[in-house]
Amino acid sequence: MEETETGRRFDQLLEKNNLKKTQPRLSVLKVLASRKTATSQPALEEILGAEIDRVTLYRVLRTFEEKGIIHKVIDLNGTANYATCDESCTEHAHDDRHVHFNCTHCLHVYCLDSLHIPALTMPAGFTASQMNLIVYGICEECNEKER
Amino acid sequence: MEETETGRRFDQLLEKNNLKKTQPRLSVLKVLASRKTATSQPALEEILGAEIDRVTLYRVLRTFEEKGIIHKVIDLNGTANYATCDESCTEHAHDDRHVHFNCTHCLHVYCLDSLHIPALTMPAGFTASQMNLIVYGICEECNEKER
DNA sequence: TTAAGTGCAAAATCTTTGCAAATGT
DNA sequence: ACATTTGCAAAGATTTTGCACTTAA
Repeated sequence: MEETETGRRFDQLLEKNNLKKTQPRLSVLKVLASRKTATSQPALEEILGAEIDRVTLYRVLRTFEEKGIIHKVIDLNGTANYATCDESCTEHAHDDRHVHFNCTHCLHVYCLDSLHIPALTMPAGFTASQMNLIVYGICEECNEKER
Repeated sequence: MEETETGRRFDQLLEKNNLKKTQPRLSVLKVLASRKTATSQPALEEILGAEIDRVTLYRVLRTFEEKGIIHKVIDLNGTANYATCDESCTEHAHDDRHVHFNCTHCLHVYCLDSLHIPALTMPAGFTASQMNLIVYGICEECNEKER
């Protein structure tokens, strides 16, 4: 097993959540951590190829999401995209105040961690517990190419 | 064909979009307009029952969405929920500045037309064209019942 | 009359479930 | 050793496609 910095970080992450360090789980973590945009299940499947069974991938993603290791962003087409969570995410307080950006050109989903969702006043009777703001538009890379 | 106020409104809506006034389309419009929360495809299927074929329902929803007659809100489970758009929605400028509320108890999706999405400054290079803010929590009705 | 729209059957996708074999601790 | 996790096969669910029939204009 590799002894890299990130390798050890993944081990700790799994350990902390009472999950065994298995090859499929480490592969998924590696891919997600290496990408700056959220990744869809189909894309993960393509990247990981034969390395991991499709059913296992579904299960790994579900487990990770339940544990708060990753979070899901729904894109334009209703497809789930996954990204690793920052430290503040746990099983119970999750994914709060996140802003996401979905490029309508390359379809990538970015986590804009620097942007917070502004406070909102709910109509009488409604209690907010969580919110998700997704912005659609053209991302940096696609804007570059256009120039 | 009925001569009600809303009936005539639906006729105009379809006419304006070069769509024929067919029974399935009118049924879908009637259901969506009569509900104060956005409605999922499965729910529509159940409500409309044998009145309309499942495949036709898929096609009607797609057509309506393309024309800007309805818009789609993705809920907690990634399921699409549909609601009629207000007048400002057209095929090209669509669904802007809408706030949606998804009750985690009854799962209903509300369009909070009175709430606007606050302005946001995008990171350099990113161009926003549209945004969608979805708030999760407990809705008015469910809060009432709890008391 | 005729282009648009529907309904059925069937294909293609996507997701979950059951269970025996493999794996991490 | 033993509970967890995987991989395969197969079931279930969801969505799309093809095509002949029907309907609104």
